[in-house]
Amino acid sequence: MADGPRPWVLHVDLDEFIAAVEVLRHPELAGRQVIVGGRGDPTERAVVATASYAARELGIRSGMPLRVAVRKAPRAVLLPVDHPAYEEASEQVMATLRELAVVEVLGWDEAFLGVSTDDPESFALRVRETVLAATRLHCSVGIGDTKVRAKIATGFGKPRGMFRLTAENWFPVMGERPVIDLWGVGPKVSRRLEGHGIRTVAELAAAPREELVAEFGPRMGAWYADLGHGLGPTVVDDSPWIARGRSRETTFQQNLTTPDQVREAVRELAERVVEDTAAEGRPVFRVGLKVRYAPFQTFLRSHKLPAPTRRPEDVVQAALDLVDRLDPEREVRLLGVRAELVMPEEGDPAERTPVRGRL
DNA sequence: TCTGGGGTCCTAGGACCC
DNA sequence: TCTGGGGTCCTAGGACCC
Repeated sequence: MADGPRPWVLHVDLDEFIAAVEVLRHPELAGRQVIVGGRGDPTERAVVATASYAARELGIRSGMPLRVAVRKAPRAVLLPVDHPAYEEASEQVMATLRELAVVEVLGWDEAFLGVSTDDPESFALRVRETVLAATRLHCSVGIGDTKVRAKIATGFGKPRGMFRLTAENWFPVMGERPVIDLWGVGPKVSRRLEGHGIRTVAELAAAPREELVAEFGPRMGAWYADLGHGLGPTVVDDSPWIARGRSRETTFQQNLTTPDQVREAVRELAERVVEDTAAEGRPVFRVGLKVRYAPFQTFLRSHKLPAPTRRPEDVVQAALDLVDRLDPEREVRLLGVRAELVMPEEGDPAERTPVRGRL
């Protein structure tokens, strides 16, 4: 048989990306505890964006409140988030990867690569060396026969390594692990699965598909059933990503207490969304308002516009209309305004381009 | 300890129509 | 008078990811 080289999915993930970019411009920080988050002020409401491995040894994790992180790591260097710097580094990385393979960008610091080769480990090594040479950044590579397996494999390769996860070793490696280790299973779904006696990946794989569909609906149920086996999409798609919507949100250092404060804040956010979206020239067809009341309860309200609009004042007005649906008695700690943009929906929705953040 | 800001997609259920 | 079964559109809300 004249089989060609086998197709593989590689998942590339930069090691401690944000912290690593900061160390590149501040070489004296190499090896030190570095925490990046917010405006770099531990007294403000903000969370950790990334911590260096040295800081992670003390238990610092992404998403942890800054003031907690600083308490745990009093000697850590605290830096403000600098989005443009990370975007620039990210583009360099992605451009480097595109010279090697088909690239589907998943986020600032990770991407799928589609390659055909008889020796994926050698290819992965070359990816790591090429990225390091071009950007001075280290990465880890997961090798898989599906996207899910490649993505999960990366975790076993970190840092500065690689791991292969395929149909052959899926159950030996993953079978006894809790379902929450799967990409796309979080705390809520994990708890619901437990209600069906499903705790491990092997148990999920053995569960009747109809039971999962009955619990989670036709799409999610089928998705989880496949997930237990490490099955899922295999095609790496390099078509450019088109945002479905844009949003701007802010957490207030002091909660808002009056309706006027809320209206003013919503107006400001709506104007920012419009401003940042105007250049794209796409009409807005739906406007949403996200509110987090104190202490910590989030609500979303949204409505469809009578007609898609490109007029900034329509978007601002639509956002202000939503304010009337909020509870005036409660203190507001976060507000967000989202503009959803008309998408070119072509053909069968099931055939649509996968988007980043989801398989 | 007290939880950012940017996204995506899915499901349930009400309203309305035939 | 009380009522089916199916479809579409819309909103609310949930969940997850980086």
